[in-house]
Amino acid sequence: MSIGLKDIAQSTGFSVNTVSRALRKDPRISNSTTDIISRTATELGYIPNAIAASMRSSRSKTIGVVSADSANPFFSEVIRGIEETARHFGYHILLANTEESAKKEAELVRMFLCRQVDGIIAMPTYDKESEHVELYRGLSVPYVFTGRYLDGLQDHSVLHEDVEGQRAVIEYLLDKGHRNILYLAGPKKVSNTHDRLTGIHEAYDARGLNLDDNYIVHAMGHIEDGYAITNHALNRGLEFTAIACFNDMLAMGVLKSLHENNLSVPDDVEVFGYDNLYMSQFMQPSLSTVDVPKFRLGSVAMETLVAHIEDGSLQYAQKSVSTRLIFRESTR
Amino acid sequence: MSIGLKDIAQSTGFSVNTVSRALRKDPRISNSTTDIISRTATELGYIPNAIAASMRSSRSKTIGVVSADSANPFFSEVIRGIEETARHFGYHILLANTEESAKKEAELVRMFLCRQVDGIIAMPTYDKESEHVELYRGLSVPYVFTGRYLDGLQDHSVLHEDVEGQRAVIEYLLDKGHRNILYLAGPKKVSNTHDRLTGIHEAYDARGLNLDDNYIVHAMGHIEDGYAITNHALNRGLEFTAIACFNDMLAMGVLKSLHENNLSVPDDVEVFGYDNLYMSQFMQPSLSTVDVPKFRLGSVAMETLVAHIEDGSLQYAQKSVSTRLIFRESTR
DNA sequence: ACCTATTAGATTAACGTTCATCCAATAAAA
DNA sequence: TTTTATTGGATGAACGTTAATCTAATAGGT
Repeated sequence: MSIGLKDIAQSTGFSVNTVSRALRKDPRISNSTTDIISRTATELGYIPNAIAASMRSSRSKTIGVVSADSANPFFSEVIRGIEETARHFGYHILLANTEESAKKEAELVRMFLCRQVDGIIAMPTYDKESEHVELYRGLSVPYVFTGRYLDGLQDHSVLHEDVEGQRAVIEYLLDKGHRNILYLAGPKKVSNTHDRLTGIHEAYDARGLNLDDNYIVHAMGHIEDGYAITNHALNRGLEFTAIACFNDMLAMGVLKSLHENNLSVPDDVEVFGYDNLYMSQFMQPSLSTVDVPKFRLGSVAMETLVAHIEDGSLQYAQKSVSTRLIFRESTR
Repeated sequence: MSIGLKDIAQSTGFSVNTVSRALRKDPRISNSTTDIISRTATELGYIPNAIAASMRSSRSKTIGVVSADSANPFFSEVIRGIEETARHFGYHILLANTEESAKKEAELVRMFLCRQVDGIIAMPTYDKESEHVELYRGLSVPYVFTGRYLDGLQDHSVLHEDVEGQRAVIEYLLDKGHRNILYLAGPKKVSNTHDRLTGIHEAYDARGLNLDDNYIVHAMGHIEDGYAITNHALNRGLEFTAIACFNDMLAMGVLKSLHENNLSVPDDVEVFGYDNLYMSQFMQPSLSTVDVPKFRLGSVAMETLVAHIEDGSLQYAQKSVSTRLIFRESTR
């Protein structure tokens, strides 16, 4: 059937092992024979069998990536960061989405283990029922979380400064005199939701202001949530002069609803997103938001993972990338 | 180190082979022993080694997916279709993006071959230089293209009706009296660009109208292209009353530019996108477009691929999913 | 001339499965 | 009873690589 090291060995007269080493550029093989071997390899149309190599070396050069929500371009960017960095280190990625389901997440991790991945990068979901944290803690391969964390495993995370970022948004709005700020929070199962709420409370507390729970609404973080929640808030007569969102997708839905209800942005209502998706600058009006270095979130996670793969004794330590406010047309 | 079939065999007293068969639910093993074996397997915390299984069975249960542009949610949807269908058939996907680079595409395909994928799904790019078509034609594993085709390999494609879809858009605009329609075409390296241009010509020809080349502008298909091209067209004083775009991303950029130039959509200019991205209905104004069943494009491709993996003698035949026009606020 | 390193390559045994084949015992058919 | 299936399982090899160990030959130092 297909060409193997054996065939190259036969063709060149060297042993299989020498061929293997030559193709891997082992310095113990002389340049001249390496040349001969690699030339005949291409001549014969040799295709290395990575599976067999993985099996023997027990290193698959593959890492498993557990992404959260395929509908959000945020994750596409993070994954691009992971992928490009992985390629740079000679790794490939096995990718799957949980769509924010903790159950699916556990299944995926187990599947990755069967596939003998060398490490895992995840954007995890909280889960009180199934022992999620235990699953990770018991892992025999290195793992890194990116953009999110899991309680008790913070050391494994590459984060962005959620508390500070969201606090800055609310401080900005409060300082401009807004007293009725509607906040569209994220799903309760992800760490960012929690941290950003903390940031909000800090902002209110620092100013001695009271935060009315009616102004906090949880959502899954999709466009239609932002749209529906804003409509609903207007229908029940909630008064607000600003809306801050857990992410840009929600904010896009918000903009749509406000427009349909003849409210002007930013004149009647100021709107803030979070994430700074590429497309947010093209919204109508363009969206003020918090920039999160998505690509970098992915590449740092991958770099960290590789470091842990190569040195099993390396201590895990939380890393952080910084955020910054971006002011566009949706705020004054 | 880790638990293998051997350990389960020792623990239960059965042979390694029997254990292997039992765990694969081979009917030749009685229910009682299957029970015993699978119970002790979980007790021992057995994790199957998919790599070793792949090696021996020469079936990796993995398919390689070559996606085109990670920045376009269109592909995310297609991939979701692939992924869910793959899972249903017991396959997993190895994913990578070409970002429309033919060179990268060839590298990826070769990498997938090394990884012993059972098949490949690609969204391919044309390439006259490197022998792209030859690469695919010489493949030893089944391959299916989705959403696009390659000249000479049309049989391997799952397509949507590009010619008809784009023609319908232009016919609609022409029939409403528009005579200066700006068309933002896609990158020349993808088949859809070609087909949609064909559709446009058909529309003009059928009405005996002449198509001015100045009204056709090629772009890569990103938001900023739509924005920049529209700005440029306005700056050079090109007159138009409608803009049709190769995709919704371009149209989003177009809307932004028109708004900034104080042109009203749809009163001054009607705008049509293509793809019907989920977010397009939330644009301001919401975007008229051509619906393409993205998820289905992925799932049909995967189903087709599995059929070819399971039956190597199966003839390839082009498949097609249908499109339809969606009218929203960006047209009257 | 003797010992020690160094270089270039060969030999053999794994890695953890699955496949092809074979065997024994029991049940069904003649 | 004898033959023929059928059931339930065991045995040994193989998949294509890499790792560990070993050998022979040359070079360098004293």
